[in-house]
Amino acid sequence: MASKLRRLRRAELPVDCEALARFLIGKTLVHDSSEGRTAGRIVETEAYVVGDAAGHAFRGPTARNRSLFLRRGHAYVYFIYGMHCCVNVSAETPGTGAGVLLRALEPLAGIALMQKRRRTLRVTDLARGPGRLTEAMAIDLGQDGLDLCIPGSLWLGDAVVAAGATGASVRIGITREAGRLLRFYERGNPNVSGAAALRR
DNA sequence: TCACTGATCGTCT
DNA sequence: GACGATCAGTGAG
Repeated sequence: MASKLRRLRRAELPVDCEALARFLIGKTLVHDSSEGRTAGRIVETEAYVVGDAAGHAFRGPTARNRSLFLRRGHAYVYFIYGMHCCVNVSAETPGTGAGVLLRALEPLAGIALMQKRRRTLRVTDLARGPGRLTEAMAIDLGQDGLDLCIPGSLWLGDAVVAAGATGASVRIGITREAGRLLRFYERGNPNVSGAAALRR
């Protein structure tokens, strides 16, 4: 399967944060690391749109968030709660800060490697949640700013299996702009994070 | 299954 | 000097 996987071209990515968040459901995230390839089907995203007080870009560019202001299709990786990393895909034109948080994957390739990194065998615990996802895929601050649309170790691939019905809900774990329906997920997929009611 | 808590530290107020 | 786009463990229902 993975050998046939086609890289997404930047031109295919919508130039709009919310549209990109929807578009990425069902697509593939691949990391070709020194330990081997891990890949997963994106089953849950959140949009942090332009002018969104909940977004890291809201107060303008800083050393930490500058990757959000790169042309769409770049990785923004940040460190949170003293122990986890999360990864976004930058979503707009150069100089405009917005991103799509990748919240959960359905593991496709390199499952044994993910199990080793996550220290658990249960497949639905490997990449179900943004911090688990980065640990399973070995994504850390070293990947911040990488272009996901050029030949490289971390990249986006086309859908292996087309996305099923997509649900929308409020975003998880935020306090500002908490009522906006900017979380998207494949309905019924057991790899989607959050309470059961948030994956129906 | 759900609710709550501690761990842990970079970033910005 | 708080406060997070979190997670694992624990205990109750």
